[in-house]
Amino acid sequence: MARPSTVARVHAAVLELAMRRGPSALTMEGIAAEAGVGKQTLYRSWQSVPAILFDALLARSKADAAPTPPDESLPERLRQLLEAAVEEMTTEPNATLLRTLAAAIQLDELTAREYRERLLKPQLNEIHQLLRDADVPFPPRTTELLLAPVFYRWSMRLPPMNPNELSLHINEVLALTQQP
Amino acid sequence: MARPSTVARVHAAVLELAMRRGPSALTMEGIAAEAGVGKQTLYRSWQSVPAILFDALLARSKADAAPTPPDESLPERLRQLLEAAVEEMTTEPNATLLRTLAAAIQLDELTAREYRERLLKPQLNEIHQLLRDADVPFPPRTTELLLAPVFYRWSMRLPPMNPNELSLHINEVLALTQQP
DNA sequence: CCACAATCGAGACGCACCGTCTCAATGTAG
DNA sequence: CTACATTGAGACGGTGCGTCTCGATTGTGG
Repeated sequence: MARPSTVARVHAAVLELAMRRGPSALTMEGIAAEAGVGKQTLYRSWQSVPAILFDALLARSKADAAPTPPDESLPERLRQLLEAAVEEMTTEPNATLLRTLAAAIQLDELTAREYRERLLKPQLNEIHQLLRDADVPFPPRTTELLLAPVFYRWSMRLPPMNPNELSLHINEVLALTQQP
Repeated sequence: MARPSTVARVHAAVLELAMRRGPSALTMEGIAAEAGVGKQTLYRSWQSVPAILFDALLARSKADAAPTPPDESLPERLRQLLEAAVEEMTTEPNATLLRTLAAAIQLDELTAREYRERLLKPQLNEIHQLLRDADVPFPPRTTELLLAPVFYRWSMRLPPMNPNELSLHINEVLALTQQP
């Protein structure tokens, strides 16, 4: 619908604004000005700021190719995955985009649905895939139990888990697998 | 600082607007108009919308006296506590106030701090107290592990845990207590 | 190579809310 | 009763919203 160069400039503008001027700069007017694009062009391709942010984040995550994990133990692979997630949530410009989206999903159910489908579900699937690859039985809530405390801390702006805490957490949750 | 009747009218206005018109009606202008109060009076006592919402929520929670829990088992007491928390997070007008605050803490660290101190910490303390009363040893992360998935689901607007899921969840987390 | 239609950047428009301010009316205290 | 502080009301300039109208820039078919 929009020219490829327009999409690229809009994505770049969003990252630039997030990095340099924070969440309050992520407005339709601000993005249009930074990208050198008319507001109408923006509205033609996206119906809101969150819609732009989803696209910018996903384009960015596709650009960074996922480094193929070496064959470590399951807990270690999970630790690397969750640590990467923490890194992504706390490093600019991603952090500002994700905070802005997290705010938006509290105020709008449709944005929440899009968040779950496009950002949360792939994250959960990665964890789920690791568990299935490891050929150990696990209860259905394991994936949620692994991710929820990480997300909880980020959401409350508490200090994130460090590698040691992550290892401990993962081992605790995996221990539930062998419970009666 | 403000007249008691003014505070009461502001709190009532906030609840009324949350119930009838949703999060987007919770503006300084809207609250002032609904309460029949000048904007300057509002700014004299609170420096932002979130500040008003904290006060309104806490005034409300003090009004509803906590029903003294009967002496049930620990898991059952925890279940009642978490179920009450879910109820409070999903029932209007509290739900709209809490969503508005959850959005604000993503965009402002100071609001996040106030949220942790005035709403989150008391919640965690209640759980912690129940655990200490029960004279069973528990690792330091138990409280967080109990609450995080509940909060995670609410935050992502996923279906909340029902009483059965809550019981299962609590038993799983408590089982970690007896682990090596 | 050109003419035509679609798309574009730019920004004006009316609206809502922001935070600050003035002011007459209301309330309080001496 | 008077003198003073606080109040409700709303005007003010600023900013972003979403819609709209423009010429100017595209890229396409003849």
